[in-house]
Amino acid sequence: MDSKNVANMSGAIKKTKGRKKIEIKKINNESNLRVTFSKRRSGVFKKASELATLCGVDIAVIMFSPGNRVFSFGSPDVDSVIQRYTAQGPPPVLTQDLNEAHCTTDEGELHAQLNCLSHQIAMEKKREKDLNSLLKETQDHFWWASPIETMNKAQLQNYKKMMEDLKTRTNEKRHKIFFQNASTHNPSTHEFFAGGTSSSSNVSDTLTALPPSCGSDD
Amino acid sequence: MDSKNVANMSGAIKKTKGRKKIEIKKINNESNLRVTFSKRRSGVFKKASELATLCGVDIAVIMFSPGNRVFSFGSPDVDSVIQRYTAQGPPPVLTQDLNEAHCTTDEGELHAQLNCLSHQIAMEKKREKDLNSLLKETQDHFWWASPIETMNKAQLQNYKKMMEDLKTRTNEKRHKIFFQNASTHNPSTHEFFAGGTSSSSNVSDTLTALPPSCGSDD
DNA sequence: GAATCTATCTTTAGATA
DNA sequence: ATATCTAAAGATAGATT
Repeated sequence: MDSKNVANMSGAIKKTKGRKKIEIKKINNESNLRVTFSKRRSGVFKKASELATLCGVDIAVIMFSPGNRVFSFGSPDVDSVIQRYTAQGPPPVLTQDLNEAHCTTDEGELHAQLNCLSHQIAMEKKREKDLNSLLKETQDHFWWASPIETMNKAQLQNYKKMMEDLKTRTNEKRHKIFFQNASTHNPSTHEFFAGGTSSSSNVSDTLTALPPSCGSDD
Repeated sequence: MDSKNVANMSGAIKKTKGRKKIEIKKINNESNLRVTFSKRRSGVFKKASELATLCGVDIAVIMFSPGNRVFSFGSPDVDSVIQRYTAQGPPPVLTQDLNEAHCTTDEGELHAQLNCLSHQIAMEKKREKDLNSLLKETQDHFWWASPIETMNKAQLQNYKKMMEDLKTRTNEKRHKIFFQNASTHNPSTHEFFAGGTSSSSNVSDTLTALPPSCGSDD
């Protein structure tokens, strides 16, 4: 009654089912892309959810669809994970051994290192952004009261300078690490440096793709 | 010379390989948990990376290990995705048809709806937090100048009230939607409402786990 | 164009080195 | 613990409805 052992009543035997070996390249066919995005999006969210439950960890996944809609998953919720991420670590600027990081030629390890840098940069950027908006608000409401303005501007410029310096050193390090890594893993596996669209912070606008994994489990 | 058709030289035939059907529950065995976290973490990052490449979308994954270390993946980078997420949409508070969302009894659809709400709430919380700290700074530096203080406090209280109201309505709606959904999907599959640790915003501290997917593709 | 099916590919739990 | 192996479970590309 119900379909199951189908053999296409119409005569022709069609056995063209099953998936084709996929290659991880940008899908060009628009409708295929839509379908794939939808399917894989659920896949990622499910995996994230399972990880959260199995290991009792907090996790957030945020993505923007081709149509530029936002999709996200968070356990316990996206916002709290972002806040934890953003608040991570003490304010004082990074003083890490950028020149002595031990390159174990292991992907995970490298990603950890790279991401630690990325994370610290993110913190700096956010902090500067916060300072900026605070300053603007302050100026807005208290323009008539204002010797402080100058001082804050000086602070901001200081920050900016530190960021530029940091960016330079980070890029050098990234280059070095990635180069060393290049010979030890299959390039066709998955591209972590797919970067593009940099955000336009007025501080580090040439700092683009910085990729995965931070820290190492204890 | 190389192993392949092994049959355990020592006599006993051991064929205990392959995986067991997993159930998505918190792993108690510490070392198993570690291994699983590590394996699945890579899995999630890989899936995210593939999705980013295949569909050309921006995506960020942030998680905290059992040992409380942060791991993340971002394309093009975590920070820019977070910024986009945080900046999403116009400030004016949500005026959606919370009472008319069409419940297709489909998981994905429900998650999308739920997460839209979650997202909007997150934005509100962030905005209020920003206002709070700005106010604090302002008061700090301009305590001597201050008729504005009162006004801002009033605004904040207004926000707070709106948030409380929103929270109530959202919880009701969530309950309703989830209840309708409960009869149509296997409960043992994966728990999206694994919530706990709410972030301690002074506004909505009983709003805990709000889960996956926001918006719908265009 | 979304839901379902299924053959095939991919991930991974458990074992083992 | 770290790495590899294996078989079974799970994800999914393409077809079909």
